[in-house]
Amino acid sequence: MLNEKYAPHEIEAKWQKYWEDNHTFKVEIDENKKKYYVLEMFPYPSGNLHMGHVRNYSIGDVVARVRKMQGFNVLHPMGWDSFGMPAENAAIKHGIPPKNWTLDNIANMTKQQKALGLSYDWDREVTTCKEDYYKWTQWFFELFYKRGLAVKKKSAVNWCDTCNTVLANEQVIDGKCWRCDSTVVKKELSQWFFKITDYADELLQDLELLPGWPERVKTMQKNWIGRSEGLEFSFDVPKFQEKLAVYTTRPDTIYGVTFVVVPPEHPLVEKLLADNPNREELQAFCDDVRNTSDIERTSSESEKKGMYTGVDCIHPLTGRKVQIWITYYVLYDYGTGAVMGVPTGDQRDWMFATKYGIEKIITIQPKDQELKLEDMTCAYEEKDGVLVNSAQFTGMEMHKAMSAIIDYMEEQGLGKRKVNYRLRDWLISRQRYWGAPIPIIYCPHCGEVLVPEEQLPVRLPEDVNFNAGSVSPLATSTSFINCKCPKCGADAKRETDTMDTFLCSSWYYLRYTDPKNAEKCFDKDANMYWGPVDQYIGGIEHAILHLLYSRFFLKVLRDAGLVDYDEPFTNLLTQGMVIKDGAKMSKSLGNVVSPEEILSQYGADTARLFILFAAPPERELEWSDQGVEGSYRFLNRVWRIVAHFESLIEQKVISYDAAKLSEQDKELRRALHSSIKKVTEDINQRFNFNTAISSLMELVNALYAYKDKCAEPNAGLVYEAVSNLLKMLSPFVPHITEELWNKVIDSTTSVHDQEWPSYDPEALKVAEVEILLQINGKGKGRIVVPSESTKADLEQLAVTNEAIREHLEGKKIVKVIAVPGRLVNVVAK
RNA sequence: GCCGAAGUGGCGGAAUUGGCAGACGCACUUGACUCAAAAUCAAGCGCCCUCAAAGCGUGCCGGUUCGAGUCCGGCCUUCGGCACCA
Repeated sequence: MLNEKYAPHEIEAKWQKYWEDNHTFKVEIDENKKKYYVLEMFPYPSGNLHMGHVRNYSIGDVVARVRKMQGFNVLHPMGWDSFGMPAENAAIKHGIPPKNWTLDNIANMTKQQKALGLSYDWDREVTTCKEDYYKWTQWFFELFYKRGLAVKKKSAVNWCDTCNTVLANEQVIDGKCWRCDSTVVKKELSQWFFKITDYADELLQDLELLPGWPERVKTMQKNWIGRSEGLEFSFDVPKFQEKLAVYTTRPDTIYGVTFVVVPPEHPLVEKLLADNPNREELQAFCDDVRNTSDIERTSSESEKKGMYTGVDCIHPLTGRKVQIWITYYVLYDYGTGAVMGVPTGDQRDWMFATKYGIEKIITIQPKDQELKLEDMTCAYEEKDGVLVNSAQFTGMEMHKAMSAIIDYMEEQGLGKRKVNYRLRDWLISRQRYWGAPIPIIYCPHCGEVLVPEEQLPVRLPEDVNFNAGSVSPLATSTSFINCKCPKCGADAKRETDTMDTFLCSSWYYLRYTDPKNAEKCFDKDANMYWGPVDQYIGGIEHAILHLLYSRFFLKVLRDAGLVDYDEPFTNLLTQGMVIKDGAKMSKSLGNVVSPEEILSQYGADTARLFILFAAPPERELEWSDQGVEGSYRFLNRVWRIVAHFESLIEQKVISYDAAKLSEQDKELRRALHSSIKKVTEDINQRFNFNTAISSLMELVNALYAYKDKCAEPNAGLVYEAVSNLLKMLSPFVPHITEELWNKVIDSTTSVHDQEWPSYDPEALKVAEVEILLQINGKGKGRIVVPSESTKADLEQLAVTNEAIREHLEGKKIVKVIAVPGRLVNVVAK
């Protein structure tokens, strides 16, 4: 017997315990079943879940539960991205060891996740800060190292003074640190890099293998990789018997080059300054540039300042003298670090040349118009044009000239075709404690040596000083740094940097397929069964960071023979943010709604239902307390209608004669089956849970209408309607449906083990339909016709209809258009 | 500047293939029940209009079509990403 009142807390606690005790969501490989791998981005254990997490997991849980009901063997795991700065900051501030802080947070957040009733296989939980995980992160570092993809090199890197560590390019947002928002500066340091640029082309190409990814994520990755094709060639610098190489995507403007610019960091600058009569002035300028912040240097707004060196180079095609200038608007780590200047072809060059009075030569002009320098106020940057003043290429269309000039330069041995990328190598070392130590040993005799595999993991020591300043805290542990060289046995020192946490998270989805393996990172067969991830769900903020790194990682693992597919995540859903009062929830705005609050007030089912109903998953979700109330109201309505029919259902009449149904029966049956159709399609085809839920609300409304109108309800039909309603609702609100199923439908089975319902197309049919009558596209009346009426029937009915005839008086019928089941439009003049 | 997404009632949002714009829910109004309130149930709810009829209505202007929220052309606005990448 059902309780009279819906009591969410009682039933939620009961079923959560039951699921946990019975390992309800444990999965194993089953070759007889098709697999489905659904994954939500694993969280950083900050201490508490926020609404964004709740949304993320609710979406994933619906997908997992529906796929399971549809017969798939579903892998749905959860874990912890648990290395990183906040744990270390807690240690500095409160003296709590990072490990304790992290594990406490994990315990608390696990409790919160469990309170949401999520269908995770908790036996597969992975935690990146645990030895059995980071051992393999280190093992992957060694794999990359052996493949020449992990290298230590000296270069200008991004440095965050607040975090006291270097950052990857992807972690610098608008010149600021992605984590703490402080301004990032450049520092010349020797650091570990992963050579992601080796895979630039494939990372770009393979985006085409991902039709299941949002367009905007793919575009962001495309922009980030930034491929461009062009020409690399050199100018002779006779004074030093040197060559100065430049890269251009506009070889068609090559005859218009009148100057070349180099940044102060360019290797040639030292020679340019050596015995220069203007040496002091030039040196002062270079120093000034070096003191300018990176943001200012790369701001497109700032003035294009420069200084002529007095040294010239020789144009390889014309033999003319070309001035060499020092400026800071050139990026020294892109292309060759020097750029040719064509004032008439590039607006920046135009402004620079105008400012300093450098010669301008027109080499491209419109097809049907001659350009004159004295009339020009800016560079000619149109997409079409014809070459002039360009020797044998004069008169050629500019796009043809691009390849013709490259071909010519290649033939003459003067230059070569070149592809460049904006993508830079991934800087993976960090001067922090709470990360996986880089498994490298520095030996005075052997140099850089990998820690032998059998000695992994290189464990994080606990005797460290967290306030060591600009060196990694690991450097303060003598027990850690001092070791023997694995090759020669001499006294040696360990690398004291740790790895970027994005490296730990670049392979976690692979570990879930075989999480306890002590011998290998994962078993290839297990991975072949489960991988790749069929549906990945997470925030858009990882569009380039995590999602690019993971793709790169997988490609390297594939090349090493560890996996046999090309892309880690077949389908990607980027959920929208949860906002309140039009803004992102934040402590400073005071508009945070904590999941715990909602759970304790209404329970998990209400929270899940609201969050899935309020907006489609990709869009922003405006939090509404009243909306939550509405979802709670709906669950109460479900409870009461099932309670109302309880005694009828208990008769266990589970079938009925479809031919002997009353009008009300048929209406309910139609509502049920069209609801099955709609919910199934909304979930399968587009993850529109909001409309799926609204359709289920309509079904509940139909049950209420049936209750009121029907004096003698059909027991079999009611059984069918209620049991299917519970099945369809179960992925969204797993607790209430399990309780109702257990108490009313069948106490020996679980609603979550049921097969997803299918609809009977016959049940959708109606005998009569209402047809709209239009004249010239405007509605003039309605008629009720048999639903199988043909076009001809409808046309006939329309022109003989009285209301229509009235409106048509004095007019002539030009055309009649009939759309069966919908409308008839009479076109008249 | 380049790239991407989006503009629909008081609000969140629906309309999937060009076919009755506003499903479902929230808020609101009225009524029933109640001594009263809450809960629940019933009805209403785009704008204009006292009511009705008519008219208007999916960011703006234009086009295609019997018919446009949906397709095409041109704009505007908002949000997001990239941005001196030669």
